[in-house]
Amino acid sequence: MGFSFSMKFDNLINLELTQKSGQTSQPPWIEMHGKYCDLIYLNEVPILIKAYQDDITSLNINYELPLDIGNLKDSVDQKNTEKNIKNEINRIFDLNFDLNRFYDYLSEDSKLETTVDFSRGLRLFLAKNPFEAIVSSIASANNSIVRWTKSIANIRKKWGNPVKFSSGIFYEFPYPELLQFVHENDLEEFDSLNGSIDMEFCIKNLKSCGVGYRAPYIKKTSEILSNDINLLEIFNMDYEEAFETVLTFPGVGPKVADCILLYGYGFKEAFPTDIWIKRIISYLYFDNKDISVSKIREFGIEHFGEYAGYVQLYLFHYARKSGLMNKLK
DNA sequence: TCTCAGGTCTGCG
DNA sequence: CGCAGACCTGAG
Repeated sequence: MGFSFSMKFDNLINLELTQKSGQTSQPPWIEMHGKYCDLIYLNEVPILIKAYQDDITSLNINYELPLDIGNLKDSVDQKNTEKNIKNEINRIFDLNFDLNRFYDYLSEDSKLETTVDFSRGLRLFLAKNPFEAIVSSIASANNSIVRWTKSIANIRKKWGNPVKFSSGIFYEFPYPELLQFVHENDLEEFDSLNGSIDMEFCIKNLKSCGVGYRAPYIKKTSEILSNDINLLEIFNMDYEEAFETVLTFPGVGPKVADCILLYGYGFKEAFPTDIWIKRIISYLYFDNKDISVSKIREFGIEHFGEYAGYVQLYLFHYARKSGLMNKLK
């Protein structure tokens, strides 16, 4: 059973650009017939969303409820479903952020004003689920975009709860309480099965998802999030405290921490500084001098303030599309 | 065959 | 603190 509605607003969004800019919080949503499809949650009930647009000042949303919703039906407030979906879409695509005001800000800096031409309508793409952002970000370190994207899809398929919709089955991302107990590699899986199957069939382990040596990081971080720190606590912290908190997770260094905070939790003052941002900022602001990543991060946070996260997003995309990246290699 | 990828961890000065 | 080296793995 499908429903649909349209969201019209004063501001703008380029959905395709926002989906495909390679932001490190989650893979793009699944593309089906020109629509971007994924699960969002209303009162912990997964809802299938299909988003597309006809023009840059509106979003069209189709949504489906799970087929075997059964006793969950009571927790879906039919009357308010549409309103609640709008709120969640608003949050995920940061639709309350005034892009035009941001463009005014960019145009005041001659080094930044050209970024707009390559990125008009690009918005922050927040995780529907901060845990997925954490695991994604850990998996992204020293990895290629295609590979970590596949890893996340594999994790969903192997341990995520399958939910049936009339459009097909979609997998949730597993919770830390489950992921903390999965096997790290085929050997560990093999041992636990007491030789009941051959080693070559041991494919339900983290490493088989393609996360490589990050498998123990993901598992230990899941343990911490099951036992010591509640995922939601981080929403209530200030940026500094949140940064220090996620830094304690194995596999999380300063770059991954800022990605988690920006894309997973919406801390816009975060300035994820990877090798590219380091090169871009050095080139634009420091005459191409070799400055450490941590200094670049401090510069970004100080210099761009509340816009740091968006500036990082726009700079990265600009460098990719303008040819600056190739030049800086 | 060989390098490299949106860093982090470890060990050392 | 600041700085090398190692590191899964598959695409090009």
